[in-house]
Amino acid sequence: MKQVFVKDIAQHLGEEICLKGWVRNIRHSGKLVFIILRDGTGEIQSVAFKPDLEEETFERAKRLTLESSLILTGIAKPHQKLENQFELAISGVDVFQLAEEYPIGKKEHGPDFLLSNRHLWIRSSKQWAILRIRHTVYYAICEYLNNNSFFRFDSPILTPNACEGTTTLFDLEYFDEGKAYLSQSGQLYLETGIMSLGRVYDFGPVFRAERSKTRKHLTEFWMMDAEAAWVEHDENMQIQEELIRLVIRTVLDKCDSELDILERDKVALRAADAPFKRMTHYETIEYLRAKGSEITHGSDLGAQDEAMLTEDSPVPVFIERWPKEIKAFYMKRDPLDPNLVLGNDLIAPEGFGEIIGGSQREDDHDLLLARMEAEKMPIADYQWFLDLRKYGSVPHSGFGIGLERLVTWMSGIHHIRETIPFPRMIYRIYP
RNA sequence: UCCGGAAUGGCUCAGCGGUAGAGCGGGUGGCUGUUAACCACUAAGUCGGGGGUUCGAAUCCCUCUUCCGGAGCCA
Repeated sequence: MKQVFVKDIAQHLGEEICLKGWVRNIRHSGKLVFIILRDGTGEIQSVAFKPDLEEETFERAKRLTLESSLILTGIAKPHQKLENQFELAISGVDVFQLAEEYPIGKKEHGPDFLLSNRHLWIRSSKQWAILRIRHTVYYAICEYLNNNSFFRFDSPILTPNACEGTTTLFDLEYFDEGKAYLSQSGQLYLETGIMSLGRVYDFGPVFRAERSKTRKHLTEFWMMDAEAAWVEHDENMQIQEELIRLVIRTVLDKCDSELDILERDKVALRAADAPFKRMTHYETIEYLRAKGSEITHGSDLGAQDEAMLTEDSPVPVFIERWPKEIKAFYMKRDPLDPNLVLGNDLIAPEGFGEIIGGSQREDDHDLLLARMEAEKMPIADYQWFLDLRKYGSVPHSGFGIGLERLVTWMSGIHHIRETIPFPRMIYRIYP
């Protein structure tokens, strides 16, 4: 008999069908057994009623354990008690494997235990919902880019040097060539791609060896970098805004039940799909100081400042025109003020913090070289990057989105570690 | 790296100086509609390691280990 997915059950009412999956939960009540079957696409209650079944079939249903894998046959029906839900009246139970005692119980567990059992934890409904949202966010980002003339251009993961030179990198021995590093960003390589393809993006894992211990950091995470020729600062932010707003709409549209499982405030999420706020770094500091922050001009925002900035704003906030000292060397100087650069951060509302970092890039060879020398960078290692400013330099801009940060915000969850199948953190590499 | 906090049955926790407890999970039995089902019975613990104080330590002190939360860095 042909397998039907739980998500398609409504099209098979009254038919005898076959469902293949796992036992999420089981309850008995004398002559009745309720099996909650999960098949990846959804869950459905399946009912075994003793008088309708052979003794052996009923006993097999009764002896099932949590997470046993099985094939159930039966008639698809409307749920007897709940509206708009369905159930399966079981006629056959074919057990593929009777699972041993399942480590993850029905009551709550601590994060350490769950992370040590991450390979099993991903089966639980909240984790299922988050992983489906991750999938949807990923495709919404790619959809926007593909529809706006960006071409995928994969940056290398093994690199000979530190891209931005700021954060600590993981290193390894690369044959006879000395040390190689795991990329912390594909951005510099991406800048080469625009001279060939015009607009490009990459989407892959990046690595930061910082000993960060917060709910917003992973040592391995997925980043999408986009880069576009002939795009300047304002248009760069416009692209970021359009992209994020498409992600919000897509998640609301495609992941309604997942958001319900996570008890996500959908009203707040919907409210973020409106024109974003734009503030200069200077205005941001003034605003935060007026609200009581101790922050001073010229400094970067702390976690508390980020939360304070958006507590009265339903939409994300761009912070633009930053002091050059606290931003990367490749950012273009602000023509209005040589002490500033045309960089922007995007801060998500509801306290979720920074999700994007972007900037217009310095396109003048001599200014870029001077800046690199001032930061004592090894110029020879970056000759290829400087070459881009010698052979047909153009104004260009780009930005990077942390996929897990965005998924954390969309899902409305507390900790970034639940947004990736296997989180890598300072004290965790297993499983 | 710095500042806090925690470690007690398989899991989540209570107990905080005087004979180790509960809920869940496990086992056995009961129940025709259950929704982390329920009811009864049952097994299960060198109270993270080491040292100290005390007549007596899971409980107080020191130390180590592991983990959690936060800061800095950033996506």
